[in-house]
Amino acid sequence: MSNEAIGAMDEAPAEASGTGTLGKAIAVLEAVVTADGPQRFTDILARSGQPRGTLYRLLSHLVEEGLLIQRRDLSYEPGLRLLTLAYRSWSANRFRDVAEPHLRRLHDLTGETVHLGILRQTEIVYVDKVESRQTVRMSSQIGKASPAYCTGIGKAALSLLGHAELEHVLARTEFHPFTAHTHRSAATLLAEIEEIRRDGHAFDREEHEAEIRCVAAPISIPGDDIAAGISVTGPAYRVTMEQLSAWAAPVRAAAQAIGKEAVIRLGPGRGGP
Amino acid sequence: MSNEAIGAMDEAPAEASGTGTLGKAIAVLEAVVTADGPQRFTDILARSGQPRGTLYRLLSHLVEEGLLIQRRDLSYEPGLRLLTLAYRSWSANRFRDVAEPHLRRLHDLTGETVHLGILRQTEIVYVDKVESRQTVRMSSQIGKASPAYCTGIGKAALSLLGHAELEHVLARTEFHPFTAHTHRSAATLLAEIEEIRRDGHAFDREEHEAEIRCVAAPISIPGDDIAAGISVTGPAYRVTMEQLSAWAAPVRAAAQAIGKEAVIRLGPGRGGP
DNA sequence: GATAATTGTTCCATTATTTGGAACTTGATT
DNA sequence: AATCAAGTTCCAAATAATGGAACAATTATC
Repeated sequence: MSNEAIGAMDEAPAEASGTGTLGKAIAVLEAVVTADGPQRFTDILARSGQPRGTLYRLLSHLVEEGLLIQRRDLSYEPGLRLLTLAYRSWSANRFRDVAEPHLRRLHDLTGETVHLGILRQTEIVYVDKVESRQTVRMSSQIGKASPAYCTGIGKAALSLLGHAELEHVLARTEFHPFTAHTHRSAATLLAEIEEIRRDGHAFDREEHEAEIRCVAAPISIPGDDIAAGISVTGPAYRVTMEQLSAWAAPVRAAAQAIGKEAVIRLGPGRGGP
Repeated sequence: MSNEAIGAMDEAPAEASGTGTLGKAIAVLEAVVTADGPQRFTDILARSGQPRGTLYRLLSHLVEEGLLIQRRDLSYEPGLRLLTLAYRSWSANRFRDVAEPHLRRLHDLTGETVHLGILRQTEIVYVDKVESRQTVRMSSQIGKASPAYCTGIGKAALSLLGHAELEHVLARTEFHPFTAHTHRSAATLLAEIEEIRRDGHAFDREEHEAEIRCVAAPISIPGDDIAAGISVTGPAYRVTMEQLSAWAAPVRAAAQAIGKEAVIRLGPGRGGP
């Protein structure tokens, strides 16, 4: 009850530190993980703003837990434990499991890259991907987070939100102009979201990355309050807007199918009112 | 200094709790992540052995940090933050980066699956994989950990360790008989490790999984104290021991090349003594 | 080669957080 | 209604985290 109320606070003091010790530890972990190379103590000191003594203990604990590794030259790198935890949580993700055959089918139909993404706060996190003949890797983007307001899946997922939730997300969104076509403000985005609600699908017209277009559809799971979506993405030179429009119907169909199966397999979470 | 000394304690009281608050939080996280489905409060209570009040706060914090998600029916699932953290740490892994083209080349040569693994404690963690025509996924095993003593890469990596380190690892190893060919004790394993040191490569003769064989070579990075290896793996019906022996040379060569490049690119970690 | 500057590590009294038992809701079951 | 189980809240005591400052160990500078 007290946690939910945070959103109602008139002005949070710079995102609040959050969860005491754990929050700080994860913040430090993230600081190291998001950095380019190995980070020396002083680098992290600057990034994290923690006092020396505190940071030192925090890092020691993270190393002890295997979340970080300390090299011989004393610099810190991400540890392998993170990979192991992620592997388990990914391969056990029931939602991804349900969606996968549908993604594959869409890929067979279109020949282009197909994504599954889930909304987290103001971002879309890519959870699965099916791609053309390309060597198997953790795949370019699984786990990657992109802003919701300028991606196909993101806008599709936003269209599922209720008025209050949507407002809350938009209030926290920073409209960064990635390309010439990126939404500059909530106003135009809201108008497009209306369209998306009507059509049942969303386009990304080179809004996040130049020369990249996609068509996406929202996946709604009645009873569960997850907001997700799937998309078919391709380079502008190969994928015209006409082509994308033609794919909209199968994408919508796949999204609906996933939603339906998910309800059955995941079970509605102690249903509605 | 005090941490290093832990290994010297005559008998650790069941692995010790470790790093205070953080350790407990991660333990709870792991309990949820390694479970099959969503876990209810009571399930986790039993698994973790924490008192109710403590566990409740721990879970709240993990949810607040995005490491867990609480569903409508109050059960807990792994959150997306873990995936994002892992994505960043994987894609930024400089070692993997160096190794990748070599893995690919080995795959082209053999047509079989190629793995890159790193030793962590008594286990091998798979960090990259190149596989035959198969749809792109996080790939069956990236992040997976297998016992070192019964896998090709594992034994190869163990052969790099000094006497004391090796003893320490073996003391912590539990010899589980996965197949008819699995090592039953440290004695036979040590003998094989001698051979591996002499030959420069290791075989897995269906020791971990029946019908699966591989040939592996250790990657040593002078100056850095990482123990890793690569392997070529295939089903027994297709890959004979003769075939594996023929691949041993190129596997060794690739491993050496990776080691050399790694020294250059990663920089030796503040050299030797 | 001596001195200064930087970086990493340790210490410890103060402070804030965690702890964990028990009481309390809430919702289902008999 | 009464019983049972699951989840949540409370609070004094115990513990762990805090962070400033002193201390090493390196590396840079003169």
